[in-house]
Amino acid sequence: MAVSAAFENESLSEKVKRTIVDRVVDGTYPPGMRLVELQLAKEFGVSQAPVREALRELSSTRLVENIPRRGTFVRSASQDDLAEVYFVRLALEGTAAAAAYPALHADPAPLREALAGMREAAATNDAHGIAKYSTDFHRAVVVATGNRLMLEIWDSLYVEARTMATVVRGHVDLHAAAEAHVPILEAFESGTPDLCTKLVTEHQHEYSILPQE
Amino acid sequence: MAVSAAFENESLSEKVKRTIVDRVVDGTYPPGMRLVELQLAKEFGVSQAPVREALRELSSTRLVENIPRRGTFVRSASQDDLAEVYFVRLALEGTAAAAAYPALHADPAPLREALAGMREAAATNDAHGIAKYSTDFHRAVVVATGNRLMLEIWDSLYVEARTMATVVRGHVDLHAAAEAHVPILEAFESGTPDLCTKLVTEHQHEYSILPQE
DNA sequence: CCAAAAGAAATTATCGATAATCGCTTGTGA
DNA sequence: TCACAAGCGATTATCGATAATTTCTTTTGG
Repeated sequence: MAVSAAFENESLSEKVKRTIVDRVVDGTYPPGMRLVELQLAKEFGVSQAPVREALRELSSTRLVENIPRRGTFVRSASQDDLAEVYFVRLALEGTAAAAAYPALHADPAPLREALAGMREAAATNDAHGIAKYSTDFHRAVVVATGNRLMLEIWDSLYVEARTMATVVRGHVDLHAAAEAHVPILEAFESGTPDLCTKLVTEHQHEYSILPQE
Repeated sequence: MAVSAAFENESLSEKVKRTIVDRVVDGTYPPGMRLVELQLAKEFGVSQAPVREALRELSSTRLVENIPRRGTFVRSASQDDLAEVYFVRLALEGTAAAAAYPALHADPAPLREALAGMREAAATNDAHGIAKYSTDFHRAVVVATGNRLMLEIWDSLYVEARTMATVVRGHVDLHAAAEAHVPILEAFESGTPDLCTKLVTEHQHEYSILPQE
């Protein structure tokens, strides 16, 4: 068998999609690699159609790049690309923070839980865990705005995958990464909307230069 | 013949896509309408594949909604949806404005040209023209950041189509709409980055409540 | 007369095959 | 030797047909 089998009643193209995402994230399909539709189809034991559909969808989320009549390639997350992602995150999360203030001020549980997760992960030196919970933390801010469109766009940035790559490869101090979120949580608990925007923006900025070290 | 014939060497699915966009925007396919793949294929004189591909792509840009195994429907641009779009524009353009300042301060030509276009359109009572050039104006700010990712996301918001719908249907004063952009242009010419952000944000906010009248 | 079930019609998802196009290799003439 | 064109293999784009599912209609039993 080829594609992962979980989620029985999802469509073939969705299974294929998940499989491709996994392989791009774990490096099986390295950046720049050409993904040939019929080749993947054969590999997964399906026809061209679902593979093509999966690739097109991943193209719209920018995990791969599709060039008409030429092919599909795994996006190489170049330094420039990463910088662009961070800048968009800065725009989205910064604006989201102020809008999310009322909801998160009333109930900061999502942030607290994510922070707890990060601390536990840091304690066990679990880089993947840090990536996951850090993503949860930032995502929670966007979720709290109630803006589904913004959340969709934010999700399409593949923050978790990128964070994972950064944390796993990089020499990031896990404890420091976790604690860096504390001021943001405190701002939501006892600060102002503007302060939240400011801290989120600064936090983002810090990380945006981290990978260049 | 069915699909528009311009752009000779674009793919069938792209032609189909443009045709569907046009018909959604001009109301031929009203909100909520179900778009049946084989039906459209017959109408356009193509097979199911390019239609399906076009619909999937439009789904990723939220112009239509795809429900697995159930079909594709024209999104009803509800008040909530529009508000979400405006909020995201606010986030993107507001942040973009400050980053675009150096480039547009050095050369504000794109903004000036768009403004000139708007004025001419207003003079001839051309609502479509206003929509187009207003879009150009705001897009120029995002372009000037040099961030391709942000531009892609901005484009996916279908600002022009929405502006068109608002202006054409609504009772918008075209002259006022054009002149509303002057302070922004002036801020880029002789103001500060922060002022640009402020004005763009306010401008956005004004428009965000316009459609509710 | 109504609710659930069976059957029919419509539509999406997938397949296998073919047409159109691209990039590379090979051959040609200056 | 090199620019360029023809030919070739690989791959994407599109087609027409079929399988799988959903939705609509009709039937059945209470």
